[in-house]
Amino acid sequence: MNIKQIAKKAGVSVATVSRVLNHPENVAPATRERIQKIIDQEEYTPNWFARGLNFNKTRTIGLVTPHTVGSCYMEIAGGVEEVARQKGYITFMCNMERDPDIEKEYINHLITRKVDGIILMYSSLSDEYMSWIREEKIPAVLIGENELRPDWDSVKADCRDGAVKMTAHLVECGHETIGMLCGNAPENEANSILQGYKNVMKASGKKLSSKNVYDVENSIEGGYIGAKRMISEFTSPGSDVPGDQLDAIFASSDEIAYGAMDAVKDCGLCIPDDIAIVGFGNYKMSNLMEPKLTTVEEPYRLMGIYGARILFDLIEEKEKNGEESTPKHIILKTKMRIRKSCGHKERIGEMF
Amino acid sequence: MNIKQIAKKAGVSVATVSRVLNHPENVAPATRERIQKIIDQEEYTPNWFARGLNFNKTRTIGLVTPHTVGSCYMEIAGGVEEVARQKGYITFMCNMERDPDIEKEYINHLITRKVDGIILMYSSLSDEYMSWIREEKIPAVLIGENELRPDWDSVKADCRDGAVKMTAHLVECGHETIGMLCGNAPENEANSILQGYKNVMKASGKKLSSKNVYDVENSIEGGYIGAKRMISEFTSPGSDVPGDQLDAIFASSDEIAYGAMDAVKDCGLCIPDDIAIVGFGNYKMSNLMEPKLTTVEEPYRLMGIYGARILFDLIEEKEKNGEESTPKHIILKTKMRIRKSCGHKERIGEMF
DNA sequence: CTGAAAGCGCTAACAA
DNA sequence: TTGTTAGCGCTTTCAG
Repeated sequence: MNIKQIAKKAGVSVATVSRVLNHPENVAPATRERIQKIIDQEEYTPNWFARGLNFNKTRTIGLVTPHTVGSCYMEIAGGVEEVARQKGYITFMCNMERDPDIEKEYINHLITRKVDGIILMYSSLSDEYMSWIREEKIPAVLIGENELRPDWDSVKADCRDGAVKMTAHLVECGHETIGMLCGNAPENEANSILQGYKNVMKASGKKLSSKNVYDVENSIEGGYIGAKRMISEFTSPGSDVPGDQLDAIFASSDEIAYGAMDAVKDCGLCIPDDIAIVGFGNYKMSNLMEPKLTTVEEPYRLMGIYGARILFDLIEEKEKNGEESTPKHIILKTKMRIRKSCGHKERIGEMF
Repeated sequence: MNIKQIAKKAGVSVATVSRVLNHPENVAPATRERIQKIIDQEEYTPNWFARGLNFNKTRTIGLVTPHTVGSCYMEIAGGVEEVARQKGYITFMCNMERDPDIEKEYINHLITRKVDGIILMYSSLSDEYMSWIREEKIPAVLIGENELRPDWDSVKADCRDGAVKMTAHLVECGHETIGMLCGNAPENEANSILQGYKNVMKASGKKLSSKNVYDVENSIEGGYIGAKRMISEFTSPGSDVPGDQLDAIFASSDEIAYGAMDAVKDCGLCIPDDIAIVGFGNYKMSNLMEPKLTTVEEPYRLMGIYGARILFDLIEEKEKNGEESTPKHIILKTKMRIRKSCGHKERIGEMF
C-alpha cells in the first residue's frame, strides 16, 4: 500500500495525503479525518526509503561496542538504547570483537548508511582515523575514558579519582605491598586507574617497582594469569607460602579481579587474610563472589544515558544548522563499594 | 557527492556509473577503471535511500532481545551479529526490557523500516500478534524454547533433555528431596526444564508436592527470595537447622542459582553438604562461584549463529521468489558441567 | 484548502 | 558498449 493508492481511495491527491502525514494543520479537518481513517484501516506506513530520500535523515544511530559479553559494555548499551528508543530512533549494534579493523569497517558502513549519529565505546582508533570521521561531519560521542581527545564530546567515569580512593583505602587497611593488574583494554581507562594508583602509592611512601604492575588481558583469564605471576614474583626464596610478600592486588576491572581471586584460591591462600583483592567497575556479580568483592562502582547505565543525550543534542544542533558548539565532557563520579575482599578491619560489618 | 557529479567528472552518463557499481562486467574495462578511480578518489558511496528505493531491500535485520544484561542473551546476540556482519548486513538492537509492549512497538518499527528479517529471542508475544507478523511476510526466526510454535522456524537448546540429565544426576548424588526454582522468563524454557525435572522425579519415586516447585523471577534476586522461602518451608518444626528437610535445589537458570547460593549461605548452611545447588545455562561466572556451580551448558553463541543462518536462508529464499519451505527446527544438545555445588561424591575430583 | 508537478539519487529497460 | 529516460514513493513549492 503506497501513498498513491491511499490518495485514490480517498479521492484526493497524493499531496494532501502527504500533508496529513507531515503537516496535518494545513488540511481541512473533514478531509483530514477521512484520509486518516483510510490510513489506519489500511495500516499504511510511508515508505522508509522514499522518506529518507527527501529528508536525508535516518533516525538511526550506530553504537560501536568492544564486545557483547562482559557486563559493563552492555549496561552502557542498554542506557544508550533506551534513550534512543524514547526519541524514536533505532540503534545499530556494532560489536567490534576487540578488533580495530572490524571497528573501522563498521564505522565506514555506518557512515555509508547515513546514520544520524555514532557512539563509540572505549574506542581505540588512531588519530588519523578519528580526524577522518570528524571530516564526515557526523555527530559523534565517545563513551569511556578518553583524556587524549579533548576535541570530542565525551562521557566517562572519574576513574582516576576512583583509583585514588581505592588505593588510599587499601593503604588505610594496612596493606604494605600492593600490586596492580592493569587490563590492556579499555586502554585509557586502565591508564587513569594506574595513574591514580601510582600517585597514592608514591604519596604514601609504598614500594613501587616494575614488579608491582602487570599488564594483563582485560578478562577473567588475564586476571588469573597475572595474579599467578605476581604471586610467584612476590614469594620469598625458600618460602613455602606463595606470595608471602604480597598483601593486596588491585585489579583495573572486576573481571580481572574475578580471575585473580580464582588464582589466589588455587594457591591455597585466603582472601583477604593472605592477599586482599579489589576490583574496579562493580559488575553485577561482584556482590556474589566469595568473599564479596570490594570495588569502585562506575555508573555504566548512566554513562550510556548521558552519552546518548549529548549525541541527540549534537544531532538537533546540526539539524538547526547551528554553530558547532565546543565539545562537552561529562565526568561521572564513582562510588566506593567496600565489601569483604579488601580486608578492611574496623568497619567491615557496616559497609557491605 | 552523488552519481551525477561522478558521471560529469568522468564524462559519462549516470547509467554507466551505476553499471560499474552494480554490473561492472557490462562496462568496457578502460571506462570502468577510469570511473572507479574517480569513485575512489571522491570516496563516493551511493545514497542508501535511493538504492533502497529501487531494490526495496535494506540489508538490515532486527534482533529483539529480552534484556541487555544477563549474559546469555548477549552471547546469543553476539552470534547473530557476527553472522550478519559477515553477510554484509547490519543489526538493529531492540532491547525490550522484558516489556511486551516495547517488544510490539519495536517489531512494528522494524517492519516499517523494512528490515529484511527479524530474530525474536525468548519472545512472549500473543498468538494473535504472531500471526499478524506472519501476514507481513517478513522472514523471521525464533531463538529459545518454543514448543508452542511449530509453524515458525526456530533454534533452541534441548532443555528438557538437559533437565532430565541434571535431575537424574542429582538423584544419583543421593539427594532425596529436590526442590526446583522455576524462572518465569524465558517462560517456555523454564517449562521444559520443569517437565524434565518432574518426569525424573516421578520415575525415581521422589516426593513431589507443590512445596517442591516455586515460580520465581528469573534473576539473582528471584533466586534469593525463592530459596529463602523454600528453605523455610522445608524446615522441621522446632528444628534449629533451617532447611533440614531439603537436600538440593535445581534452579532453572544460573542467575537464579546464584541468588539461591547466596540465600543458602546467608542461612549459615554449606553448599553442597547441607543443600546442593545446580543451575542451568553455564554462564561465564558459574565456574568462579564458590563452590563452583554444577550446571547444564546451553550453547548460546551457537544458537545465535544457527538462528542467523536460518534467517539468511529464509531471506535468500524469499528473494528468489522460492516456495515457502516448511519451518526448520534446530535443537542443540546441552552438556552437563559437573562441578562442586551438586555434591557428587565419587567422581568429584575428575569432573570439575 | 487542495492539486499539479518537480525533484530527492539511483537503477534498469530500451534505444542507439 | 554507452546514453536516454522512466520510474521507485514521498515531500514540497507554486498555482489555483
